[in-house]
Amino acid sequence: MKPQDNQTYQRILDASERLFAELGYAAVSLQDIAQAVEMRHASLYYYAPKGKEQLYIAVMERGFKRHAEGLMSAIIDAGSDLRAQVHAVADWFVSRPPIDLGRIVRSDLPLIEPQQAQRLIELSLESLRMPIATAIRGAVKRGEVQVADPDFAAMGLVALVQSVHNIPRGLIPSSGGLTQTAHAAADMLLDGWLKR
Amino acid sequence: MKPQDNQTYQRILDASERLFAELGYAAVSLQDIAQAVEMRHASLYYYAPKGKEQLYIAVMERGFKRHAEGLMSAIIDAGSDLRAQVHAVADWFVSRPPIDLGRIVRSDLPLIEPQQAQRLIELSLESLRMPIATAIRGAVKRGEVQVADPDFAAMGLVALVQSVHNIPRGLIPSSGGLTQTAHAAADMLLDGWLKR
DNA sequence: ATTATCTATAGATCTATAGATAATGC
DNA sequence: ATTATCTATAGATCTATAGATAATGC
Repeated sequence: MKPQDNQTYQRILDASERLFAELGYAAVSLQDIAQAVEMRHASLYYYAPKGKEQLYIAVMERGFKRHAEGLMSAIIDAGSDLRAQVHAVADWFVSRPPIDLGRIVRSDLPLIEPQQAQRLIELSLESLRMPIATAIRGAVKRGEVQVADPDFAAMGLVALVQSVHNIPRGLIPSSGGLTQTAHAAADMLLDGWLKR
Repeated sequence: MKPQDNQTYQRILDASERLFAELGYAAVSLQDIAQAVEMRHASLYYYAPKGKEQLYIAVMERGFKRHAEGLMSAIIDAGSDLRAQVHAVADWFVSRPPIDLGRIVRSDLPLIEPQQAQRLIELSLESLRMPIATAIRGAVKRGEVQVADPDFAAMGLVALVQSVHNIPRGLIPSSGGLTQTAHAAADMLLDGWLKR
């Protein structure tokens, strides 16, 4: 059995995921990860012989795949109304740590092997953009909305909804909190600023 | 005369700005900065005795202030139509390196002194949000748009417009390029997805 | 005398590897 | 015999400081 099937490996990935998400690739050391799982950092090489980069790639892959599944089932469960669907998308993104696409693309990925970076970019599009773009295309077909480029619109929604994670704690209305705020962001994109 | 008034100091700040913006605080070493300005890294301490953190703070301050000025004058020059104003905002943000608020807030700032971090957060709101929110409030007053929370909407616009920087090179339509794409993002927020 | 740079170096920390050791499975 | 950990350590790199040196200004 490969060490990567092990339960300890999942714990390592969990800790790495949390740290990488919070601090970015460069700021996380193997010592940090080892400390989080109460190991010596050298032992991490047993699970990831190629070191930090291998852990980062594994974490991102697992994370993106989770997002793909989570988004798809959230959208399906939301029914066939686009507003309900984008609210479900908003709920999904506030329920988990933000994925900071800007930092990933411009800070983290330049530090790893270019070929792997490219693969992760593609995976991110497939995982985040595709499920949402599909929902938008459905609504366009139903005549519910008018969206020139559903792929582009999908990434816009992701950016907008996740931007609520950047709001300083104190400025989030205590009533409803992050969820309501994220819904408001999604609604803003659906309805637009212009008077109707 | 303080060394910080010097012209060399500005070159150091320019290089630091570029590197910090691209890679984030943690990934940039004083050696990188020194190399960029063709100096020994030890000489940087002459200009910034407190080292990397001091440079980062100086860079961010200068950057935010530039954004405040740039945004305000771009908005004024755009006239009194909100669409023209948000296009001007979009132009401003594509014309310069993205500021990655997510990375700044969650990756960079946790690594510096909390008090300084807090100050930079406030400066960012004042510099980025305020000019745009003011424009939105103007349009609301004129009856042009219907926006519940202009502060919130302003940060949404910033996030949405800047998200075009995350689009992989290949996926940006060559006609018009980034500018047209950013305008499309801004229009999406103005008009909304719903049919009119 | 001041200003702006440099060399040299201490001390910390990081990645990565080698090889020892203990527990478990056959 | 395999699996999962550990200790020890090499080698790189990073921040920061001390003190030398050269150029410039009085």
